Parts: sequence; C-alpha cells; structure tokens
Amino acid sequence: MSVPLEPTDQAIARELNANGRTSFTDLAERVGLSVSAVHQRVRRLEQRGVIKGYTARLDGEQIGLPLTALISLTPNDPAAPDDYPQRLEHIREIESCYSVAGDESYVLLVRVPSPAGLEDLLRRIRESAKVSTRTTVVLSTPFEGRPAAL
Amino acid sequence: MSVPLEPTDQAIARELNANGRTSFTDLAERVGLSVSAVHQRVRRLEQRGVIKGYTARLDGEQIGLPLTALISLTPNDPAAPDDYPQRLEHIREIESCYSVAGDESYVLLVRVPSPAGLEDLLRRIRESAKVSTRTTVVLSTPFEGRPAAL
DNA sequence: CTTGAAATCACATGGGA
DNA sequence: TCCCATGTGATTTCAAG
Repeated sequence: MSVPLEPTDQAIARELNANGRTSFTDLAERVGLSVSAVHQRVRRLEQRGVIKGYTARLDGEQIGLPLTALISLTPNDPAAPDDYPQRLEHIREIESCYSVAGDESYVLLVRVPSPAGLEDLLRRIRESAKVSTRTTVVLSTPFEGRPAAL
Repeated sequence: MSVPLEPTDQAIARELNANGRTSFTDLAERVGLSVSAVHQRVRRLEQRGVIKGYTARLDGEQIGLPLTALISLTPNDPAAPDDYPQRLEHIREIESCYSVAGDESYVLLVRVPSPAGLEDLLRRIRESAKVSTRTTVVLSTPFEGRPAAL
C-alpha cells in the first residue's frame, strides 16, 4: 500500500504543495531535471493520486463565508449502517469530513456566511444523516493549510 | 471590513478554488472577459489577499504522512499571555491552527508518519506552548478540502 | 477594459543511455 | 524505463490606448 516516494518525486510534490502554480520550467530547475522529465513525473504523480488536485486558498472573510466551525457527529441510531459521508456529501458547506476515534464518530469542517447560516446547516446535517451534533465555533484562524512537512 | 466580492471576481475565485491551475485563457472564456482583464483581476485578488495562495493537495498516505489527528489545547496557566500560535508556528507537522470557542482554546490539525511521530509531536507541542492536549485520531478521511460553497 | 506584441511556457515526439 | 532535445502552438505578461 503505497511505495515510499522517490526523492525527486518528493521534491516535486513538496514544491507544488507549497506553490501550486509553479511552472514546469521552475520545477525543472529546482529538482535538476529537464522540463520534459519533470512534466512526465508530474503527470504520473497526478495519475497515481499522489497529487489529488490543485486549489487556490481563499480568504473566508472576503468571499462571504466568514464563519468557520467544527461539528462533531454522533449517530442517533448506533445500529444504523454507517453511510454518513454519503449522506453529507451533497452539503456544499462541508469542506472536510473526518471519521474519528473518540466519543463522536465524525468531525466536519464547515464554512457559512452567518450564525443563521450555521443554524440552517446544522438542521440539514441532522436531517440528512440522522445524527446529533456538537458544534465548536472557530473564533479566528492563526494559520491554515500550511505546506506538508515533507 | 471586506467589501462583498464582485460577481466576476467571485466567479474567478470559485474557478481557481476548484482548479488552482486553470489557465488565464480558460478563466477568460468562463467569465467572458479578455485574457488580460482576467489576468489583472487575478493579480488584484492575490494582492488583496482574497486568494491567499495556490497548493497541490497531496495524498497523506502516499507521501509518508498517513496519520492525521485533531489536537485540542488547554493552557496550563490560564493567566499566561495568549501567544500560542506563535509558539507553535515552527512545528511543521501542524497544518492548521484554529482558535475556538468551547472548553478548549485551540484545535490543531496535524499530520505525522506514525504513532511514534504523534507521540513525539505531542511532547513538542506541550513543551513549546505550555498546554495540555487532547488528541482525536482520524481513522479515515471520506473527503477533505472540497471547493468553497460560493 | 481592450488590443497587440514579445517573452515564456506546455506538451508531444523522437531518440539515446 | 528514465531521461533529454527540439519544435510548435498556446499562454503569460506588459505596455499603450
């Protein structure tokens, strides 16, 4: 299950993780290979799923989603089949969904425009997944989405 | 604090959030502007901090960081000045740091190679920030880093 | 915002260690 | 298999209106 990444591929992955728009030309210089060699490696990393995608990180405040929260889920019926992620997938306010070890079963990271938006979101989560929720409101985000510690 | 984003800028931000390597040419087609107009807008969004950066999303399993955890922090000395984020910034395993409302003060999202790596990380967090920790291990990640609900 | 032109880049192909 | 060199068309970027 997953060969440890070769040093060159690791360097490429690290660079693209830190700057997702680095050109192949720059990458080639940094890892000491020709542009075409790097090009091939990046495509392979994408195919293998080492690179899952590219995204611009946006400032929640400025895009109208200033309220972030962590929501922990507990199933209402512990005997029900565990298809919670599927039941929640359609809710676009949910950015991430983690299955966790602990008192609760899942933790969601969500972004909403306002307290009213959060209230409505919680209602939809409870209805869609038949869970009870415990919400931790994020007051501020000192940092987020930093480069991986490769 | 933060003028609501103009529709065209919002469309650009949404597209780059969903695909961080979309070319200016593609962006221009999608939003119905010339390439250089889009170019200027993207630069402005970057300057304003609406776009905070670009990153490749990597598969933790394949890059040697298969273990994810959420760590909640409680200050040892509640009277101490609150400079925890600064004290933790140097620890590269910490991907995100949220100041939260609730029993605890902060929640960290971390990635490590192994349980031993987690143990060592917890020790460093406690020492650096003078906090006690409560750790929630992530068992699996049904989804993560989905595009913002713009 | 647009046009337009120069510099740079992406990417496919073919060939060599 | 992995790498490199080269060519062509696409893209980025800047200056000017």
